[in-house]
Amino acid sequence: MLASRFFISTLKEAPSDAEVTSQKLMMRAGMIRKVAAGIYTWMPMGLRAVRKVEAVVREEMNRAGAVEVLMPAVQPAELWQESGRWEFYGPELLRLKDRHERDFVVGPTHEEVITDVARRELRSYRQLPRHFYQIQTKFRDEIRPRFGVMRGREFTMKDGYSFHASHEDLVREYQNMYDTYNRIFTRLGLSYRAVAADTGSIGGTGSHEFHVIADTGEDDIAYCPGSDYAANVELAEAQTSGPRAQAQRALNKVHTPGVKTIEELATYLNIPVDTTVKAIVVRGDEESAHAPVLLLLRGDHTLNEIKAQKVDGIHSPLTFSTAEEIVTAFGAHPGSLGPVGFKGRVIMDRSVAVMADFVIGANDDDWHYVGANIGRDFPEPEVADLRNVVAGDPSPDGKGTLEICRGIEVGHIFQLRTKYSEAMGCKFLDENGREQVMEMGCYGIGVTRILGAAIEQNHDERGIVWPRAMAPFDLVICPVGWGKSDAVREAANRLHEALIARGIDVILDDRNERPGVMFADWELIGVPHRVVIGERGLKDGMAEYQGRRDSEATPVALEALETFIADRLATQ
RNA sequence: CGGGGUGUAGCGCAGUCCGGUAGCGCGCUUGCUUUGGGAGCAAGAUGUCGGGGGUUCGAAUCCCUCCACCCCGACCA
Repeated sequence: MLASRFFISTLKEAPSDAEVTSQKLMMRAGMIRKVAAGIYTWMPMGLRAVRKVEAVVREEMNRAGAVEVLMPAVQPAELWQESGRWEFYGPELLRLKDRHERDFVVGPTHEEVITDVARRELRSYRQLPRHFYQIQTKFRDEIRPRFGVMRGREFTMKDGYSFHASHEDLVREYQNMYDTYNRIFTRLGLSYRAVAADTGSIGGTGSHEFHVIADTGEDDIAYCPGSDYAANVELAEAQTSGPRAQAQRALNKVHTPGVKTIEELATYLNIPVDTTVKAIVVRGDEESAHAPVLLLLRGDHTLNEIKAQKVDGIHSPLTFSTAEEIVTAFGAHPGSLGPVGFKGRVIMDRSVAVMADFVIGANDDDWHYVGANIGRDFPEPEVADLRNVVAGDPSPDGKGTLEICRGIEVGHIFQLRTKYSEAMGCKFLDENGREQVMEMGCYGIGVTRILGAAIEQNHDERGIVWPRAMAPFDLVICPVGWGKSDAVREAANRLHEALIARGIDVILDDRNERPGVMFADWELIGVPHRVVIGERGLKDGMAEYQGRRDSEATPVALEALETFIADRLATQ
């Protein structure tokens, strides 16, 4: 490839609306251009990187026995009404009408379409198992798109769906995909972690997420350095056990004027935050007519909304009671609430269950109780795991303590079981001629998100440092003095053609730019290998090689250059 | 959805308070020089000042309104 025929459009300064490093660098490197919030054009340089990721994904999916299909981006509403998600999916689902006023959606995911395909095509156990996948554009109307291609509204996803005659076979394929995903992310050169995950809105049981480890990630991951335990904080079980501490103090009501938050309370009373209990009021479900439910957490802990909404009788999605509902039920405002005297349902976190002599709101504005004790001062509440784990908590596998890090979710695998096949009548005849509902799995990879995540993980002050597997080019040849030196031009052309013949993805920078401009551009773009050919070295029959992470160039004899490069590319 | 902010040349920004007919850096064009880390000199081109309405002799600037984008919040007892 000649740079003069390709398209290079770098910027010295990033547009002011770019927030995170990967977005700034992709903009500056001319890989993406923003069209609207969360919607981008992939420029030639960026598209090459996308295609490289797709190639790895496609190769590994094919190797794992999945077959590629391509489903429509625009889907009829009927399918979504059939699965029930027309109502449930919410405003993230982009809905539109055609000229006949018929409803359609722009697909955020494709369970409905593939299940429709499967129920028409797969009728016998002899046709199972089957795994279809596609690499396709999705649209999710995010509340707040941000971080460039990491949380765009339109994005490219690999989504695969498998169909099985039995749950055992689904579990086998799930493991197959677990292994395949590990191969894919390893080949892409990412530092990642597979974590146990919540099944979220897609539903089903059994799920792992694959996270690229990066501080700019939007998810918290709890992991145990002493074992292979890792889970999304949404899911990680918080363990607190042991006997309850002995009650020593009497219940005492103290005046706490103007104190609203736990921090203010701890400061005002000059006590540690973890000797207080915070009270959170959420709505009950329809059956209880949304009666307020009081949740109790230790003062330094935070509520895990996903855990809370899984508790029977609590409204899902989790909804906090309004100020009016709270005043009616407790006779006090938020900031002074507690279980003493409250007649409704109370659920305490496991860590509260072992506390004694704590501080809690008195259901009287500007008053708290100190020396409060469970059972003595209010009835023994239900116990549940309600909080987010924190660093230092015991690992659920009993092999040490947990650490927390941030991750970017780039892959997610689910055992859907029969959620969609049941709703949409996706059935087959088993060997006894009996009709059975298919077991389903689904497996997603955020192709375009991977690029952002890879840059978050691999960059320096000069720009992107692509892992080789997704670099837009393997190697760039920078000729110094292209316009004035026949010898340079000749040597550069010769090398260019030789490397093409070896199947190396090489670009020759024939723009006749000054060396500084070329170096700055290619370091920004992040091409992993560079060869410089100039008259200075040519006199002695030498060229220079420099890897993107190298601090200095290595002189290489011209005649040895080809094999030197081939070696480098083979090892890095 | 609530709160805050920003919108001026391709990109980054000044000018807005205090109204007088638009500027800087980078980029772009042309010429000459230069050529191993984002060149120098000279000459140039490029603006519905986000849109609409209003006030005024006169609006980027003041008022109203709409739009776009960004940030914060949506953990809260």
